[in-house]
Amino acid sequence: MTTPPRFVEDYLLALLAQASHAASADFHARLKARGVAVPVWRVLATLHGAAAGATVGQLGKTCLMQQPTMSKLLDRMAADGLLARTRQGRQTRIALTSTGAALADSLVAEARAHEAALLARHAEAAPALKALLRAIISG
Amino acid sequence: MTTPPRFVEDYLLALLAQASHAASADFHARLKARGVAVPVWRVLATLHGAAAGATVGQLGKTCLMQQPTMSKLLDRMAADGLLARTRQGRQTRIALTSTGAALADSLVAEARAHEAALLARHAEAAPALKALLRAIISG
DNA sequence: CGCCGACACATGAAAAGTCATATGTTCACC
DNA sequence: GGTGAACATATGACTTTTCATGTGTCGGCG
Repeated sequence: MTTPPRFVEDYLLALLAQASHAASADFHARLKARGVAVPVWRVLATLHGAAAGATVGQLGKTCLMQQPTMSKLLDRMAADGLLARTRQGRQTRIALTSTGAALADSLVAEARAHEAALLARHAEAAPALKALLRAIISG
Repeated sequence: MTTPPRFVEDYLLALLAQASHAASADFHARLKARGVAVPVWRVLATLHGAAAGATVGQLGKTCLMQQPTMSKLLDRMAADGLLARTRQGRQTRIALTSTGAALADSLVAEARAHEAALLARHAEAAPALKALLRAIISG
């Protein structure tokens, strides 16, 4: 008799979380090797190529962090010289410094290479997967 | 002219993380309404229907938490009467108390209902999606 | 104009997570 | 059987996140 499938092994939200975690694991290891924390990387990636910068709120949403967490992360990144704040009315615009932009460029290149390798291992299904993930994200 | 696609908007790892986050959002809200933190839920879900319990290490892996984090989470859950530890040689076996099992049952039922609704919205693609996620998880 | 509610962000105290390491256990090998 | 390496978990110092709330700004409306 086969063991009945345990709930957690077929639960969609668990599969999503585990897939996300597993897929990111080795890239995250490379980040750590370079001394870059995951939240820092997310901000850099989000700001990469965003000429006009972004607001704290926008960064929070796309990086999946709460607003106070983001504020404090930005404190540290500013202290490290990666970005600068500019108050604009009631919102704060965040822009990378040249140091931050250089780091972002370098990491984005590495991420792209890593992604390409991952996609190659699921070549047929990849476009459909991305589309499906987008659908889920859109609700 | 269309804006060039920003890196982060087409990056697979970001899509996975965002999809996972978005898909979980309203269930997590229900957990919060019941006063249950997400890591607590994950442990309950993992232990649900695991007659023999699990070890700290196993829980850490399936719940995507590091071992010291798990140890301390288990401290709190034990203090709340949700589970009990039993040292077995060099490992510690974790089993739900009846209180914990009742809570787990209730939450798992709610999670199944929530998942069913989500799957219904992506009926055709769901099996393929799960298969793909499993492939990613397996590396 | 002046006021009030909504908004965007910052901050302080408390909780949770992380990193390094300590403790206790098993296993292989001599 | 004793010793040392690998394992499984626990714990302590420190960092990050969270929750609640504070501060400053815009918007509409009397």
